[in-house]
Amino acid sequence: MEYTVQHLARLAGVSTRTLRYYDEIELLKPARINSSGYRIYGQAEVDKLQQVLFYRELGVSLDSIKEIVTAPSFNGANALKEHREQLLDKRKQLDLLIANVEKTIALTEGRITMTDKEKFEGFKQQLIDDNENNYGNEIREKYGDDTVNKSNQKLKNMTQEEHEEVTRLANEVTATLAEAFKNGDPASDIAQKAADLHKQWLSYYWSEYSKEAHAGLAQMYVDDERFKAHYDENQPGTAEFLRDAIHIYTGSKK
Amino acid sequence: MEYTVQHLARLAGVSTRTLRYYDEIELLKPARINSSGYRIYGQAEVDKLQQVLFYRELGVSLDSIKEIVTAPSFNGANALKEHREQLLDKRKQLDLLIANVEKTIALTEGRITMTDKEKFEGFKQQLIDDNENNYGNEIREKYGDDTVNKSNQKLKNMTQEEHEEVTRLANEVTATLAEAFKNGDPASDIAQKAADLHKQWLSYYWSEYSKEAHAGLAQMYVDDERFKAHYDENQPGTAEFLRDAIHIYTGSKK
DNA sequence: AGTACAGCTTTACGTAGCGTAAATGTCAAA
DNA sequence: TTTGACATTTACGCTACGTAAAGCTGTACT
Repeated sequence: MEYTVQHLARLAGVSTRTLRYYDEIELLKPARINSSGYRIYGQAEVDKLQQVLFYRELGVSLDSIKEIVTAPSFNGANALKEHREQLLDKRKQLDLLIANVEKTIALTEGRITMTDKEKFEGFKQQLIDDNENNYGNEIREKYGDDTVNKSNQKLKNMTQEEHEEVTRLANEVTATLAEAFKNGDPASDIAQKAADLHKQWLSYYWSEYSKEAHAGLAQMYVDDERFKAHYDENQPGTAEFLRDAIHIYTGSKK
Repeated sequence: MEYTVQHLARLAGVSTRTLRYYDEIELLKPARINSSGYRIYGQAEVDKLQQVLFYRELGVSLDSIKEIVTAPSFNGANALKEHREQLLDKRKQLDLLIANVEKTIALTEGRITMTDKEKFEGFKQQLIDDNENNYGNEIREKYGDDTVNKSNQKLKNMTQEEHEEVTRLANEVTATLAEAFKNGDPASDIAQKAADLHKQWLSYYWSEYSKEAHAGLAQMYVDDERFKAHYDENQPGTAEFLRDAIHIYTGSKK
């Protein structure tokens, strides 16, 4: 079956503009362009569009959808879990807003006269609170919010077995790393095995693994005192060692 | 006290860009511009900015804020109540989204293999449902969504006394209108009194009264069968009569 | 006086996801 | 052949600003 924009649009219940837009942003390209310049979609495109719309219905951004439906290595379930966290955050904020609005309505209805100054005072306090809630941002700004963000909020969503496996992996990383540190060569087999274990461990937290992000995280272990302290706990220098091993593992220039 | 952009921005905790933007959209203009073209704000502007930011914190759009803080006739409490309804709607949708996302996560985790087709089926159903939920839109499209929208959802938020008053007014409108209809002149004093009562009644539902909207609503009473049936219940022709009276009252060309 | 630097100005592009023209080419039916 | 339905690309509009860029003003220091 082949479809023109209009046909596909009607079939899927979207506008033709939407299909052209998806073409433009390379989310969904037509199978071919005919001699008149018309977009022609085939069965594969229909199926892909179904997927796209499915995720769109869940409120996922088109950018994320692109990753989900195009990158085969992408962990869709993890992406959805992240998305859920975002939605829950949104709802929390909404609830706060609603509470504030209702408070205000109650105030005006109760004829409690509140001067603008007073309003502003409360509002300023709120602003300050907001700022303080954002306090954790410095690190995020430094290493890209995703790096920190994604990992932090993931733990809660693991199943029992996943949690056990991830704990086991973490211990194995530590043990292997300590062993590798003894010979002092980050390029050694055992050090590389530690890097590989570290990658496996990471994969439980990240929805998409990339060498760049892995290498960046390794550098962060050295730069951030708290992480550094954790890895250096038994042997000072371990954080740097791990970084070097990971950088070799990921093929980063040293 | 006089402030430059920077000073006011720091005082209120916003960016200078924000202040320039508010100037641009005529939400908050500086008190004056000095000889060098600098924006100079005075005490009145500080106070107004406080109000603006207050409503902004509640998630009100700048457009609505403009109406609230500039139009003295504007009913701020009603506006807030509308806003609350919107927020509650948003939360409902969010909850639906979250439920769907969780369902999907559960499915993928439970290893229940769901073909894309099947996913799409459910999704299509959802689309249809959504469309059906939007069924009431024809009238809204015809008369501007606000006209219908705002009035429908307002009842729930009235206090006991407000409800009584609004019921009394509605009855008075009906009685006065019936009386006026007897002499058949929509320009007569009594017909104009009916129009005025109708306006008072309306004011309980609308956050901002305008002659145009009032006249439009009157026309709608004639065009929409349900409304027409309601007004014509005892005397056919009453809907048209009311429309004419209101059009004269609001000064619309006949 | 010269200069550095902070602070002000306007202009304008970018953001997400399309809606909505406008101007113009293509195809099948009457 | 004309009409009307459908296709194309280009481009502005929407929200609430962030973020340069390019240039003028005001104050302090040498």
